[in-house]
Order: sequence, then C-alpha cells, then structure tokens
Amino acid sequence: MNKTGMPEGFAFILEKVCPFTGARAGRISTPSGEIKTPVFMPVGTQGTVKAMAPFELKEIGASVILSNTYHLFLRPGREIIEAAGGLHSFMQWKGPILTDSGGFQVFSLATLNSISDEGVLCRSHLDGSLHLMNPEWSMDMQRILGSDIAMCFDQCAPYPCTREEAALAVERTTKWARRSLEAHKKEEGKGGAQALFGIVQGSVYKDLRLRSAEELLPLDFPGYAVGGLSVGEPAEEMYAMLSELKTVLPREKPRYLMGVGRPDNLVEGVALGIDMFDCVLPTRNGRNGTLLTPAGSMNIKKERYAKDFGPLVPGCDCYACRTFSRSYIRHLYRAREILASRLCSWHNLRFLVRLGEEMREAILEERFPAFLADFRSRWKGEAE
RNA sequence: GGUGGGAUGGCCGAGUGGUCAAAGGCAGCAGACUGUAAAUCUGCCGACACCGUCUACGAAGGUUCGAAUCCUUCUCCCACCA
Repeated sequence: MNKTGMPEGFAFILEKVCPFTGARAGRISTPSGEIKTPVFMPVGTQGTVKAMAPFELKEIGASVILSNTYHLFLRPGREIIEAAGGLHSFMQWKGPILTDSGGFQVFSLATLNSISDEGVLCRSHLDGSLHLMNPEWSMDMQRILGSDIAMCFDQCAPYPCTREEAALAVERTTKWARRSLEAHKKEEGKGGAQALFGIVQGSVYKDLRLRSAEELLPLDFPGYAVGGLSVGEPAEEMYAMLSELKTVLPREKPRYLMGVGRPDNLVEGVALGIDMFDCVLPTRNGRNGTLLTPAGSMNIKKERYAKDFGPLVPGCDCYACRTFSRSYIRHLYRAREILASRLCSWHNLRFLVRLGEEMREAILEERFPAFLADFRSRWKGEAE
C-alpha cells in the first residue's frame, strides 16, 4: 500500500473536472486493466452477465464488470472458485472485476436473515442452509474470487426507514468497514492486489450521510461508494444525498454510486461527481423486453411495433440496432426466443456503456454542461 | 342402422338447480423492473349507456321462483357394435 491509500497495481488519475457541474473524467488502473470513467459496469451476479458472453461484452465496450460474493459463495462455492484459480479464469473475463460484498443480499433477502453486530445469519435462498456472513467471511471470499476491486461488507437500510434504523445501519456499516479493512489487510498477505472500497450509508438523511462519510474517510479507502440509494426513494432524494457528499468525498479517489441505474440517474449522477455505476436494469429489463432510448424506455412487446421494420433505436451503434428491426425483435420476444433476451440486453448494455463514453468525451472536451442540457431536453422517461 | 360419450367465452378446459359473466391454463392487451431468489412479476381480458343493464354455456322448446346444470326434439362430433 502506497502513501495515498492505494494498493499496488491500483491507481486513480483524475483527468478533468467540469468547473460548472463538478462532473469528472478519470482513469482507474487495476491489475486487470484500465477503466476510463465515468463508467457503467454491467452486472454479472453469478459469474456471468446474463445472456452475454465475455467476447460480446468486449464488443459492447464494457471495461469492467460486477460480480457477487454471496451468490458465488453459495454456488459454485469457495472451493471450486479457488480450484479454478479465481473468477477471472473461471468465467474467462480478462478485464477488471468488481465484486459486491454480499451486503446488498442482506437487504434484498431480508426475510431469510437475522442481523447482529457479529454478522448476518443468512438462510440460503437455494437450499435453506444457514451461513454466517460478516466482514471476515466477505473479505476471504472476495480474495478467493480475485476481483480487482472488493467492497466492504455493509448494511443497506431499506426505504422508507426511520432515522433510528438508518443511524443503526450507519453505525454498523462503520464497524463493519473497520473489520473489512482489518480482514482485508490480513488477506493481502496471502497474495494478490485488490482494492477495497468503503461504502457510505445513511438512507435519505443528510446528516447521517455526512456522518457515515466522516467515519469512513479516516480509514483511507482507495475508493468510496454510495450505497443504499435507488432502493425505492424518489430520484430527488438520491440527488440530494449526492450533492451533500459531493464536496465531502475525496477528490482524488473514485466514487461509485451502487445500483444505479437509469440513463437519467447516470447523467445526473455524473453531474454530481460520480465516476462509477452498476445496475441490473439493462440486462433485467432487456430480458423483459424493455429497451433504453435517449427519450426513455420503450417496450418492444407493444402491438404498435408489430409492423415497424425500422431499427430498434435509430442511431444506436449496437449490433442489435445495426442488424434487426423492431418487428423482428418483437416477434422473437413474443415467441419466447432466447435471442430476444440477448439482443435487448445487448442493446441496453451498449446504450449505458456508450452513455459513459459520451459523458467522458464531453467532460474531456469541456462541453459537459451542453451535453447535460441536451440530455435533459431529450429525456422524457418514456420513448415516443 | 344400433348403443354409448360429448358439444362451455379466441383456443384448451373446469363446472351438473341458486353464491355463474362462468375456475384454471394458453393466446391477446397494458404496466412494473435501479449493488439480480427475476427469460420475472402485476393488472385487464363478452358487449354496452361499464357501482348498472343486456347478451351468453350447439339449436329449439319445456319443467322450476330460479337452468350451463333437469326433461323433450333436432343438429353436429367421437367411440364401439352391425
């Protein structure tokens, strides 16, 4: 670990900051390659971005993908991942991987869990078996996975939640961040370079967000994530939290807004100083027949597209848009053909990855405010 | 020619005197999806003047306060026998 809190093989260079909005362009170096920011990271929960092969992700322009500690722990399990030589080699994705700690599953699988300071007693959603998940467990598993960026084991408060609940989650998240860091240092001795990011909690309470950040900053993580947002709160609440954190989070470290999201959330997030995003939306919605466009979502299942032989989204450079008509994709979807899921995921992923590229370009070329205004004027939430 | 079984909303298919505009499934239409228990889930799905009325369970007639359900005749389909 060098003097800036950055582990070997990991670095963040802030290339340019938009003086009007605070939008940032940068580069993250990892042992598996470079990530240009702002960046959208496709989610590959079970060691695969659903319906997409690694070479296709490369074609799409994805530079880093997400995977999940909890899911890969339950299946295939620690032993098999270790025997495979880590996740990169197991899933044949050579680029950077960020692993989520399992903290989010504590929240999303709440009915199966009981939480204490020690950790989370979690019933497997697969077979009902009982597991204790805590910072030490998470750091061990993330080391086995061999991700380039690991996340602290945190507690994500639901929305809505009371101040008291949110405060407890912050308190626990801080405790767990210390333990995560401690455990991670020990794991480092076992070889491999991995950056560990801290996660700011605090629900929609400004003071709690600030407290959470204040408590985590001394731990000097090489990157900071904002968690516990996009869990059902109005977008304005999310933006309010981000603007609160904008000046508090260290300028020279990457900032990651977890679980976001929609194109408008990405753009507003970048305008509020965020560098990294991940979301299941492009793949999940893609599998469910919803496509992203500059104006908003469009549902390819609609009857109105039955005889629409134009491209999915005019002007899009993705394989699906370059090749197939709306009518054809609608047909595939209705016929429940697996190619529909693939092509819609393909488009949505490309759309968000490109959005990151476009924002980066705009920031570097010092025209982000115009980009922002243009995006807002086009965005309606729904296409046509 | 005889005997038995059957005909239910776009399709398949429950229902055998009232609580039936009629289960369930499919198809259709619409909506949702934000660190993935999701190729998932939800709603609508006879007509209209839509908190009500009308038309409906092969057709026509009958029994009954009341029928998709019981009776009669007819039409068509299936099986077996001749």
